[in-house]
Amino acid sequence: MFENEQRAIEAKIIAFCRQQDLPLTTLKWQPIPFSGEWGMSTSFFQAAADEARAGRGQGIPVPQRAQQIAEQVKVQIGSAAGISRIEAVKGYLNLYFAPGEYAARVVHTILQKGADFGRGVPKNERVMVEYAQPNTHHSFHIGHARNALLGESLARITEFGGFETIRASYPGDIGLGVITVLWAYEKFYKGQQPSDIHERGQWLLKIYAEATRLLSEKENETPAEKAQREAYEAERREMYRKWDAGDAGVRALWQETREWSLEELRAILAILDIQIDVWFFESEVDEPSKAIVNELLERGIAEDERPQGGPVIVKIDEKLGLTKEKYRTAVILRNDGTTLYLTKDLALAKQKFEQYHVDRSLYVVDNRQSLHFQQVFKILELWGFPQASKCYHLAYGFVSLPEGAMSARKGRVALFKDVADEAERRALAAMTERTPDMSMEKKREIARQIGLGALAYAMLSVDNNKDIIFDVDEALNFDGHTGPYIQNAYVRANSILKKAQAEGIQVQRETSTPGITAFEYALTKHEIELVEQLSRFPAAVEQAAQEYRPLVIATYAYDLANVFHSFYHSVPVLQAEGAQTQAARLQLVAATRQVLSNALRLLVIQAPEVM
RNA sequence: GCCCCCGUAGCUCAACGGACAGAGCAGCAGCCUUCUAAGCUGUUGGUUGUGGGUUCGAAUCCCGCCGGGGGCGCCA
Repeated sequence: MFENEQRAIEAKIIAFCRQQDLPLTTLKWQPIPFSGEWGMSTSFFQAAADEARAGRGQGIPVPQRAQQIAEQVKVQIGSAAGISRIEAVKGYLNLYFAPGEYAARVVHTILQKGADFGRGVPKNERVMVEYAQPNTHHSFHIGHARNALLGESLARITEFGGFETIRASYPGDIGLGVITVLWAYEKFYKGQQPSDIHERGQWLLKIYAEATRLLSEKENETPAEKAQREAYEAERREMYRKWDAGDAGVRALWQETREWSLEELRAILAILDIQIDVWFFESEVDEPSKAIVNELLERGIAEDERPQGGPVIVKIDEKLGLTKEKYRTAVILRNDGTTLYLTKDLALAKQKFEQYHVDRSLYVVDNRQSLHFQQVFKILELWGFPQASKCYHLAYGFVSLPEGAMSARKGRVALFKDVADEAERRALAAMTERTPDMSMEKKREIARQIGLGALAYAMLSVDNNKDIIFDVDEALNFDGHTGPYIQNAYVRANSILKKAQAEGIQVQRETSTPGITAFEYALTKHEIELVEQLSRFPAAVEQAAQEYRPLVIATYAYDLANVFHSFYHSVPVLQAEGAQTQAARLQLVAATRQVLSNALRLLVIQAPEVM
């Protein structure tokens, strides 16, 4: 946020180093890591080490030499605008900001930019984030929720970070799993259906589990059982064949049941506040994907083993000239001419590049598919798409339960809707004691925001490559390092501002006159830490967008809430001594509320006005 | 056999190659007539799996080993 000052000082340091013949061309800045102190620091270890390596170190140990340089630089800078103090210590050069001046600037900037504070400069690149790819004919469970929340948060972050962003969903609406459900449905449950849209998915899931039992080989199977199973298997195959051939009856059944799932998916996405821009369906990519197989054959990338009864393959390692197996050989078409997951992803990628002109293609898919995406990206590279280098698989660890992996067959699934409802119930129970005057309707709404906030934060506050063992009590805990903790900070800030308004105290929301926000009093440690944390938001957004990591924002938001809670506890705002102090603190609170709101938005968490 | 991910406090997790490795939960001791106690303050707890290497400096980068998880030509 203080680029001008930084650049001016940098210029001085680099000029000095050039004059001293020191090997230093770029400077790395970091915040001073001491609590209650606010400023930026850089070190001279690298310069000292380079100098020594060049044989001009005069035998002085690197740390000592770094300290010498720091001291000389300190003298050279003398004084600088906005810097209250400069020190050289342990090879570091620490520049302490003049808190009042910087506080005014930070707060002023935030209030002026409002919801846009932290927005990155336009990157002039189009990003497509693909997430929310559940299979239809199944229910949406907590693992899907991690995917959806991670994807949506990533999309919000890239968008806010300055990338033009397209949100894409890719439901798996066809495949053996889907056919299995259709087969069992038609055979045993034809004409039945639950009315509630959230129960249909669960019901189909039960049918799937039952079908899978019937179709899998048992231990010590009798000849009769074996015959029965094989008969079922033949029926299922026949169903798939009919679907493929476009049989009207099978297609109609498929359409109807598919719509149940999509209806539920849309409802859940709405609950999560997710709006998808582009829907790709596996069933719609199937036919076009056959064309790309021929293209890859013509280009000499793929090899046809069908004459020998084999599939169409791409020998990726061989094509890349690798001797050790890494990307292996991938099958892109079965010998019966039907397509695979990989075929469709290749066709879809091509479509994204050519039809949607995306520069960066991001895939939020669980980490068991890492090899699959490495293969996709490498084939795209062999194919000659320059965007291949900007494809990224955001691989996240899968979500399991304390009892073990989720399994439809074993009926061990934590459904999203059940968890969300439970979250709302728990939040509502807590609210009943806290806000007895509120209407039930309002309470419900806020309870839902809190419940979902807890859930979203539990998913986003863990680095994406880590597996999550989903414990309901832990995920729906509202104390400590949680979503509601951050929401509560927002509510407290809001509460102060509301009260100020009620008492007729003017809160300057926007100031066109710089300096009207005066922090010309001795700022407490808490105020300095708060302002400092606020000033870091743009950098956090930039980092999260570059690294595709919502965790950076999750951590940031918690730290900000933490600093604010401490501030709230020990620094009076409305009771502050002196109108000027009160005015300044009110603006600081308004700025905090704004940044909390901006950060929560990136985490797909609502900011309730009260709680 | 090969590839990928992980190993940090009792538990769950953080930490652009930088200053004493930080939070939460759990435990212990305090704080509600004052802007909401979903909060605050204090405190207990560590040879960052292990052995080397690179570096002025390693939880972080490289190599070996141990332990856990995932994946590997016609599932998605």
